[in-house]
Amino acid sequence: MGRERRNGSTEPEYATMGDRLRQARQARGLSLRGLAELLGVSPSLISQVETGRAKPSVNTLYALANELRISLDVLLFMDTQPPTGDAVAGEAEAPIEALEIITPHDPVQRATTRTRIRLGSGVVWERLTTESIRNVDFLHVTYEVGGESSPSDAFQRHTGQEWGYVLSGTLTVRIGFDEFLLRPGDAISFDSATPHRLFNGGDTPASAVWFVLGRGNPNIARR
Amino acid sequence: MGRERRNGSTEPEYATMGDRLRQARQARGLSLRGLAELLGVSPSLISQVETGRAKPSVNTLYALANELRISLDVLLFMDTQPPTGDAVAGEAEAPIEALEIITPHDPVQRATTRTRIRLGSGVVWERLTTESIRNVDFLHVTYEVGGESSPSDAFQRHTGQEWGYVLSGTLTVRIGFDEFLLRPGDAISFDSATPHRLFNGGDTPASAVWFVLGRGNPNIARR
DNA sequence: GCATCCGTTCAGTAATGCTACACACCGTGG
DNA sequence: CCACGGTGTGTAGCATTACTGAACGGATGC
Repeated sequence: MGRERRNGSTEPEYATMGDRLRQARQARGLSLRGLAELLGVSPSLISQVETGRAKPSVNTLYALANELRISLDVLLFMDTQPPTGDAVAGEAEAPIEALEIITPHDPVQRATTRTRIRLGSGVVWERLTTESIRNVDFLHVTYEVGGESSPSDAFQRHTGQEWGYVLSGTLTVRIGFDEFLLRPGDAISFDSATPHRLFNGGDTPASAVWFVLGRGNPNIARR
Repeated sequence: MGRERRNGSTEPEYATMGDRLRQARQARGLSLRGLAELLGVSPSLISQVETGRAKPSVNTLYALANELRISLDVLLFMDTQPPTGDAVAGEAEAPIEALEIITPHDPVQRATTRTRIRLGSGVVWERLTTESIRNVDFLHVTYEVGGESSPSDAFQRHTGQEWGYVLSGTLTVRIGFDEFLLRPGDAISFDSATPHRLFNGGDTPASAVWFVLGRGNPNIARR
């Protein structure tokens, strides 16, 4: 007979797993029998799996995940329902919500092979990720002497938040009506919606690591 | 009887899967029988699974992955192409959603006044924000010689994503079954759900700037 | 010696993953 | 009208197998 009860939550929720499988299959435009043929199993099995009436073997589950390009982790471990697409428009000042963030396939960006762009006013951005990622800017920035993020008394203003860490030189950051002089090792974090401006008022180049999350258009509309 | 052959690689490599399971179990200091009791299965089953002689059911595989905190994707898909959905139905693969992020009132954290915690295994975290912020860890980390994020060959696994930039020294980062040696100026970014481990295998202290977004409990449940 | 821990092996069985087949439903068009 | 090709759904039953229990060989250490 069975053993003592297993502890904790040791059984995946086959019902929701089935829902996700069906969703993924339909998203690929596959019919139940079509997918069955691809995997070499019977259509009824897939129906039963998707409706939660049968638990698949590891082999078939693997084949399903492989064919539908769906992660086994999200398939089995995420026990809440999909985000239920609430159509409610967020209010203007809500910081950051509903960001889809993915990390690149190649995790390491070497110092020597960074993609670099020059911003024209003495500022150089170097991407610290191997790919360009939506919603995320992980950057190495260099401000030449006199370099500035925006002309003399114009300010940046956009969606998102940002965090910075000064590596070398000094960097002056103006946020709203406050001005800060950052030296190496100093860090800063602020909401990008408040007008800000960065410039190098020192006599040596300044470099920093910058992380911008959810950067969008200068409008404050958040999606 | 059997059907036509399944196409492609539709069967996980149970042998290497077993190796990884054993590795994960031993990293947790669990004996074969101890783990068996935790899951409510027989020791012999686990032995057979780890040696590749038996294929577990989805239930037991789920329980194993859950107990050992190991990702099913790295477990089954080895390092070929994890099925991390690329264009799957809307929600399936979005790692982080609906994070509420606020920035502290005092934007500047000076290098001299950082809040510091010592992690006990040769690792020091220094917060780069003036306040402790939900969902965001912006950190200066120091790995002393031999310092490591987790014991000998245990791995971290939690929700969220992280980005790192090495300031000085060398830092070895193991993500899944890949190992990277990061030198100053190198950067890395990865999904925290895949088991990872950081240590300083060099002979000088290593320091880095780290950004962790959406860190949560070690379960993969993402809300 | 005996006791306990470790992991391994193996035969036997209770459980179940899977299939085959039939069924209900919906369009299309001969 | 009925036939047809499509969809997904149930069910009976068999062949497969996941799992157990017990016995085994090896290290410990009391």
